[in-house]
Amino acid sequence: MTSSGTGPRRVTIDDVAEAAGVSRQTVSRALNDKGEIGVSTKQRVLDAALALGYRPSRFARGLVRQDTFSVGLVIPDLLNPFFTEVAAAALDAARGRGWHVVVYDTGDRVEEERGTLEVIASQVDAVVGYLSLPEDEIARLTRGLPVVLIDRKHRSERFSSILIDGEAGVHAAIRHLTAAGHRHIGMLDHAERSEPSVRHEWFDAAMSACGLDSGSVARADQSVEGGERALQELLARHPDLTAVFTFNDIIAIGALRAARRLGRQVPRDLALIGFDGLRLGTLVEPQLTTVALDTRSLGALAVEQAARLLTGSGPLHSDQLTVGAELRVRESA
Amino acid sequence: MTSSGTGPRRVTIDDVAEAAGVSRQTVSRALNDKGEIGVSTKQRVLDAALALGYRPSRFARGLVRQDTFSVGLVIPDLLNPFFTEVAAAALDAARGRGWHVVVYDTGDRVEEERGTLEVIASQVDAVVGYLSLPEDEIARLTRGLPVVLIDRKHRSERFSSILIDGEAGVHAAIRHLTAAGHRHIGMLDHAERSEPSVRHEWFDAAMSACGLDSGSVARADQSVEGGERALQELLARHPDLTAVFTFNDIIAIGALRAARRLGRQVPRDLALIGFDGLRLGTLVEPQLTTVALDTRSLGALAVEQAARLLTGSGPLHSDQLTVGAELRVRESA
DNA sequence: TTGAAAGCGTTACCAA
DNA sequence: TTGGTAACGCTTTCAA
Repeated sequence: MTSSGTGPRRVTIDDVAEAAGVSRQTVSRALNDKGEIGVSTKQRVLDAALALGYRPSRFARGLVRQDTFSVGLVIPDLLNPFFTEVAAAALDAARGRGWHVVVYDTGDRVEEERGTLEVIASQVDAVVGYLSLPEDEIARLTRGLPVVLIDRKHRSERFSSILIDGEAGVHAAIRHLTAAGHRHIGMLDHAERSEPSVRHEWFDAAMSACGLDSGSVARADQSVEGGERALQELLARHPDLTAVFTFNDIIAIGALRAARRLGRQVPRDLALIGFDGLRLGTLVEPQLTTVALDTRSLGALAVEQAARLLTGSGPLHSDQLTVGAELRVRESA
Repeated sequence: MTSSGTGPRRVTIDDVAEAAGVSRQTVSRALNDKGEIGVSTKQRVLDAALALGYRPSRFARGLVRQDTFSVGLVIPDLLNPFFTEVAAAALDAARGRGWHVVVYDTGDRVEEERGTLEVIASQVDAVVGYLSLPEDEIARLTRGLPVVLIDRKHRSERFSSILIDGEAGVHAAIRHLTAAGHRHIGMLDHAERSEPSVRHEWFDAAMSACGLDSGSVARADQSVEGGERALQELLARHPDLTAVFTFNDIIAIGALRAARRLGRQVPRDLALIGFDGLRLGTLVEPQLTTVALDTRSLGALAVEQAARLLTGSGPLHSDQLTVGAELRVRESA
């Protein structure tokens, strides 16, 4: 009997040293391409390391030369193109700083988010992303880590937020519709939370600014199918609508499909304007008119702010942490 | 003069211990919610930690309790929906094992890939993904780390591969086309490497199996625009084509667009079959017929194999590392 | 060119 | 309930 349950012991630098008949600093030198080492010695060490299957411990290494940082990026659903764009931007910004990004997809489930935060604290130097837990719980789970919330306001000092200001963009969208003669404009809001979304508020404000009654609203799940169902429902209740603004592009694309199925030609019979400005919107037919967000800035700012929070180099202030949105007229309205 | 260039020293557990007037193990207990500690002591420690802004070193912690693993996932372009799906699957598989995934987007540039691998070795326990560097260079850069290549064969013992077998799927696609009466079938191959792709070989084999001359081929960049241009070029050279098989869905979607612009109605005037089976293919009009890959398995298998390689628990063997593909008939053919 | 010793910041194992 | 001491595996500094 030789096995004892603890599994094979890790191969350490000392094992390599012993095998090569040198000291461990010599091994370190050989492996890290420092000079000050004889060619044959180096080769012998390298061979020994290979033979033993030695892999340096990243923890031990990180402990002694404290020069690497990593952010935990928490997203609800990487397959949602919007989050993909934000994530890609965050990766890019992090690469620019030499930071590493550990990505967690919570699948839009709160328990997963909780589990992620629980485990994240010991893996990263800062947390960035879309979080839905209450602030005090986030604070508790993340211990002392800096946290940057995207598209969500914070109260606690410990947190920072990257906010979206779509007010001007949505106003432009509604003006665009009214200029085209639309008077009956509806909205497809999201269905996740109980209160109406901020985008809904912008919509209402824009409507009244244009002298229109607050439009009719249906709630849609954040998916193409959700948009499909919701438009169908909205039009059933309000057949007189000639234009619809949606919470986001995904929902708008669903609406596009539903409109086609219902025999409503877009934009002739029904004008559609989305929100987000996804690339995806240019791939559908007709191409989606949308209130476009700078998703790149969203992800990049989040990482940037995390970096500043961590290094103590003057964090950005609220007005620099807001991303605007502008109407991008394509074909659907 | 008080500043000396080295920046503020890190707050350690000893600082907290001193501030709270306890030993460092007591601090450790308080912070990790172990029992065996007085309530008031615990509170005092927690307060001190908060006041000092103490954050435990993840390296020191990882060093002592060696129970966390992470994979580096290297992809060429997260914004490409295909890679997004693979990445999402990898994240999911990793979560199941309690692994962390550090994601790197190389932007399809070799220097970035090189830079990534260079830095990755000290951050992760295994590397998984799409790599384009020569094997020996990968081996050198990744030191002793296990490496799992996706969609690429390996020679070295150090590596493992997740392979795609699309042969049967492509055969089915061509049979589907011939059954519909198509005789002049072309292909849009990718333009990246110099040799024809493996998918091209499957195409040729399928064509001759159906008794057809090896079709006409154009090369397309891996983008919607690339597909657009390539189809235009292909049809200019071979106006008699009635069907086209493409290297992947992205290119097919570009082809779809080009066909529309050229006044060729799909599938009536031109049948189109893609490869990959992206969700995106269901959002376009007409919905894309495609040879669908199980992208989830791709990502999941890669992580699974990395885990096995690392823990030494019998790595999967080649036949279990192959992902099949099947024809998914939708509307474009 | 090589080696010995001293950390890096934490948790685990005992003893008090 | 608390504290002392010994790891954890590596790199750095200083001597040889």
